[in-house]
Amino acid sequence: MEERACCDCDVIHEEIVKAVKKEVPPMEEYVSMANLFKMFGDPSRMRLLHALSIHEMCVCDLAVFLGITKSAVSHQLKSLRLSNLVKYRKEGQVAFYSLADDHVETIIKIGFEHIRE
Amino acid sequence: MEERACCDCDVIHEEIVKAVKKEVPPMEEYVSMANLFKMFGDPSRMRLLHALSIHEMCVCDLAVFLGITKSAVSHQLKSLRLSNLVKYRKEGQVAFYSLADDHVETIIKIGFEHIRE
DNA sequence: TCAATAGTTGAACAACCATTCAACTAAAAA
DNA sequence: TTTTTAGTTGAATGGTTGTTCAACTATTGA
Repeated sequence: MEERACCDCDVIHEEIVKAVKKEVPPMEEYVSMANLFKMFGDPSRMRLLHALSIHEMCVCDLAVFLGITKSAVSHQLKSLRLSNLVKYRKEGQVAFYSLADDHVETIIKIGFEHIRE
Repeated sequence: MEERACCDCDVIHEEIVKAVKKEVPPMEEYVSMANLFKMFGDPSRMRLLHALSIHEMCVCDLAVFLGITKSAVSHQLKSLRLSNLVKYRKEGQVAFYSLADDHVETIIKIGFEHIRE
């Protein structure tokens, strides 16, 4: 007898599904990974991260550079901080943001490789 | 006089902005890169790609494995095909999908590294 | 030829997200 | 102290997107 699953499908190659299921980490890890790569899934944020890989920048500079409001930049930077991708040092009123994770430059590099091949 | 830009900001460090602008590729490249990483920005798609990195799979198997409908899987696979991340071979009615780009495994590996540190 | 099944497609919908606006805090300059 | 400015925050909004459903194609087997 075929085993019915949660959806409208028969399991055609049950052995393969079982084998893969055995090798695969729990769902939460994929949620975390997806949240990481979501940060690279927006052109504006991608440019922001690439800019920071060239030079540290304050919120105003980034706003001018990206052509969006300071508020929008600040919201994006907050997300990036929560994902541990950027950090900042404060000098008076000015917050200088920079990259906080070596993976960021690697990911950007892979991105350029992929689209240019 | 401070130079006014498109938004509510003064350019605080004009030299830096100019220097970074000079080093940076045109917007379209960031759009392409963002579209690439969008594919990794969803837990379900992330699992799908990771599964395919372990073994080729057909649409039905993937649907059972992921716990979503065949239709949903097919939609996802179409996006992934358009991004040149997966390919398939057909055997009768069955379409066996597999990874089409070496970068995929690298990106997944970086993802695991980031969340496990 | 006819029924069953793997896969695709488009419409519909709910959830998510990037941005703006307005109001706020805090530090520097006047 | 008062004003200006860098930055943050929360609500509102328009656009995007992941999923399902229903209808379809195409291949296999009876």
